Amino acid sequence: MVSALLSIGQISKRTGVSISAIRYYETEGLVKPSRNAGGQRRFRRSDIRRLSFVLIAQQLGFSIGQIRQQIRTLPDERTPTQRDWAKISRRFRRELDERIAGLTIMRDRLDGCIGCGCLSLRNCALYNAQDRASAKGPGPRYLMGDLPS
Amino acid sequence: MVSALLSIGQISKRTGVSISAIRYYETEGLVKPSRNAGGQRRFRRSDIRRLSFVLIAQQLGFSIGQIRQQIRTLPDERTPTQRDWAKISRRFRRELDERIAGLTIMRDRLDGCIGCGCLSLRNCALYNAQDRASAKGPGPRYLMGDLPS
DNA sequence: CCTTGACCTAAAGTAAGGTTGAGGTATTAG
DNA sequence: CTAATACCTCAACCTTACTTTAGGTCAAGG
Repeated sequence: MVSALLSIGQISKRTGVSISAIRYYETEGLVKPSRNAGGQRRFRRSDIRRLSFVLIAQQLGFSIGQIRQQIRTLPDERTPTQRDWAKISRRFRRELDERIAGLTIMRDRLDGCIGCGCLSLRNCALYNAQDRASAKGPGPRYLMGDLPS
Repeated sequence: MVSALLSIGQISKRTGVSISAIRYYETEGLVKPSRNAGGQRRFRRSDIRRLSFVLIAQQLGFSIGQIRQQIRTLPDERTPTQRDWAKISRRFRRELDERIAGLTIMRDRLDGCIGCGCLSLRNCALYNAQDRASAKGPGPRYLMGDLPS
């Protein structure tokens, strides 16, 4: 019988996410299925979208933690609307834009390096890439400080 | 005294790569320092460039294995020339180009999705993203087959 | 009623890319 | 010469994102 709620097996088949991964996502707070009398998970249809979102976000390179941040902005009780998802899509778009811009900068710098073959010398522009790529954390700050004699 | 060869501590300071990471990279075949009489590692100056290369490649998202593939093309005995590095830079440039192109496709698809808010519906273009993003492996192929009623 | 298949939990295992710690040796400054 | 660093190896541990295994329960068909 086809009920309004889905078992874990059914939602796994519909989303392509493995059963074990879905259980893991629950521990990570990415989905919050209810339980039936026997303790089995029951998913809403809107969870299909949630899980597809997780899949897409991962392909875009987001970590579980980052995805959780985004998903938290969804309403917990009512089924998310298109507007709810659209807001998230826009955030993603901005992220992608930044990522593309970053890679483009990298590529252009690399172009400058092809001629000189420097890649590791103190005057190579790629050295500064760290400023952009890993803004947080200490990282190798002293890369530039030491002149090879 | 400043010799032609560098200790692990010296090369760590010059490259910003931690000592433990350098040792790890040796086990992974990314650097091959010689040893002095007492068994301590001695690095050539050109290893500074090698390690910087590893750092840069990782920022570009390459795995240790992929980096090893690239580094293998360097001469083992003579110090790599600018031409040797330039060849690698060009391969990187191609990779970056592909990566940028892929993300741009993603972004354009996402644009199409913002309007409809679909993101997980069977007609969402992002579903096909998997074709490009994970060409290898089975993956969730049946994502599209099942119409939510 | 009984079997089969789907489901449950908790714990351990996996791979990548390292870091940390213990116990011991080398090198170098004074 | 001696103490303080720096270095050595090996093994264990860490994080992320899961999968696998073991041992047991639930649900549906015949």
